[in-house]
Amino acid sequence: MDLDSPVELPVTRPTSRQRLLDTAARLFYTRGINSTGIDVVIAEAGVAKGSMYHHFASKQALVIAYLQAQKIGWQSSVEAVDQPTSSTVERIEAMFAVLAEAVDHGTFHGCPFTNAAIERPDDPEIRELIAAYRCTVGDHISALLGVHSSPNLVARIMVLYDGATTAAKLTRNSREVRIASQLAQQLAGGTFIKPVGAAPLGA
Amino acid sequence: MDLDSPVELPVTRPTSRQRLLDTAARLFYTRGINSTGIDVVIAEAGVAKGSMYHHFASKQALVIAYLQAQKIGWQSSVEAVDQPTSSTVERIEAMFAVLAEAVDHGTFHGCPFTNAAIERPDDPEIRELIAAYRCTVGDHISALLGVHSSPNLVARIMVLYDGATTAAKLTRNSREVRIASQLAQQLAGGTFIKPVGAAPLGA
DNA sequence: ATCAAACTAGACGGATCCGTCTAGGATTGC
DNA sequence: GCAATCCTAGACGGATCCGTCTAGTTTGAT
Repeated sequence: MDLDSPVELPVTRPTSRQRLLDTAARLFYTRGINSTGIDVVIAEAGVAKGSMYHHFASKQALVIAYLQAQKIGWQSSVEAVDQPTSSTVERIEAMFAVLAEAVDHGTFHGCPFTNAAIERPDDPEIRELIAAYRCTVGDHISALLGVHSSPNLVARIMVLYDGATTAAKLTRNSREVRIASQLAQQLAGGTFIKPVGAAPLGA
Repeated sequence: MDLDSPVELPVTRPTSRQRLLDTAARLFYTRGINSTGIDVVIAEAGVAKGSMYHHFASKQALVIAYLQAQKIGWQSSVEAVDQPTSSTVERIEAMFAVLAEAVDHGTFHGCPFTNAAIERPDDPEIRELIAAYRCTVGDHISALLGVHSSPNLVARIMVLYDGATTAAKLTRNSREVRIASQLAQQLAGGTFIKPVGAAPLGA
């Protein structure tokens, strides 16, 4: 080795910890958490097993770190397309458009948090992360709605978002995402008329 | 043994095949498919391993049979509460009420088909069963809507149903189910006004 | 009564899993 | 020069997994 490279080949390689996280994210997300062994992760990351257990105490710790990174990733991806000067309806549309594009590109494999909840039904750490993630989503939707925000309207749009992700996962088609998006836009736009005498729902 | 029982104790025991299916359904549904080993299933069903592989060629075959049974189970549970003489809105409400009750009773652990899709992402047999199940759900919704049924309205209500099941799985609370139900009822009741100039969505 | 089918209990192989461990190599700061 | 830290490769144990197999028992139809 040490041939004739005055410049380091890929400039600099990501740290082994980062390679582990990236590889784990890709494999956990596309193949599932339980179906992905530690040995495959370290092999594809090009990291020794000892290093892996130096950075992460267990597979569980790697799973938690993966989900934490997914939350950050979701936040930045929706904030990247958000234009605070646009109308509420346009901003809602943009949030769903991120999802629709991922579906159309074949890179969407379900909500990572829903997937984790199903693969690890009774894991308390994962349940906490999911609650935190749903708070983040709710806060974002609430911000999009601005002064017209209400807990109930946020909840309605979130259940549409849940439906969009699930239907997209099952059908691999963005049609349901667009349907949910249109519905959410109509809700946010106030083009919805409550039935006469309808009682307010919940708090 | 052979004490003094003129009547057989539990009258008659279900066949071993049925016990396997019942046990597999309970364990696959509550603990997950990949986390449930064959050894646990046969132990809890009280069936020898050889008998299990006599009735089902593989664990995969047992999973398929489990999902087929779940489809039948969903159909009968929604048809059991359906009153064809009631209004469309009431019948939609009844369909979601089945889900809400399961959530409140703590017996709901997600849509079995969604769970299977996530645990076995690329299984073609499961993908086919899911498509068939979604057809069944769509047909039922279409029947509830009667003459007012349209592919788009069915799709909107189905995405709300998807959202209700997913949100219920994640929050273990029936609040989101009721929110989705109310929204679906309003859609079915026609209390929705399309925004001016909105183009028809899809086919 | 006899034969075939369905059942029992459980050992077994081969694979995979997670996590620990040894034995060193490379890089860094002092 | 030297020690600490991070890294490598890979063996290893103990557990669990799926599926096969042996060997013998029960059941039911003819």
